[in-house]
Amino acid sequence: MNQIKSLYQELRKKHGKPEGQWKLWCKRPKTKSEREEVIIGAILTQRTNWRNVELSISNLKKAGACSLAKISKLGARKLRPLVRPSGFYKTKADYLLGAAKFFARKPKRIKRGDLLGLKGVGKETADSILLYALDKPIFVIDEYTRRLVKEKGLAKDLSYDHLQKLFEENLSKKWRLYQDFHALIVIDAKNKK
DNA sequence: AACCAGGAGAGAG
DNA sequence: CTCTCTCATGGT
Repeated sequence: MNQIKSLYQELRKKHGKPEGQWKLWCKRPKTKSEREEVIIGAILTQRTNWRNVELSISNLKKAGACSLAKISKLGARKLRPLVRPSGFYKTKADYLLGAAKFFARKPKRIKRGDLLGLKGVGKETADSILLYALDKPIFVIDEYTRRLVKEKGLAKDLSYDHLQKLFEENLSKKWRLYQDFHALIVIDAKNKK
């Protein structure tokens, strides 16, 4: 067994299954609206803690607009105050509208490159959407992953692409495993503090 | 009351 | 390609 798999076993042993804490993101199967909530959350959580994202999601739900179609109809002016708690509310409102427009065309095969073409969607957000909303076996790399790899001395190159390759090449290509593993990394990081 | 929280775009060098 | 600045709120 390689070091990456061992790391997963270690985190699994320490924290159990992640769906206790990541109720939505590690849930399966997900309904269509749950998948959309993951997409919305993935964009809103950029450079913001999850608590504030939940406040925004809550606002959207109260406004009956926690879906991509509803968001489109809302428009920027009405959307901004709802997503304000998660910060960067003007830009994030635009990001959500862009994403909503993209998914409204119901693309059959959603490619990573298409997501990366959206404003406000970089590698981490694109991969989070692919993995957690669309169940694609793509490993998400974030600051927590980077810190953990550095701490464990598992790699010298900490760039996104290299770390993603490191995880994907050392694990069986299963989205359930990727979802749980990444969630456990975040849970573990937060647990340390 | 400074500092951080599950980034990404735009511009500069 | 690698910095650096900007976007901005809410909790501690």
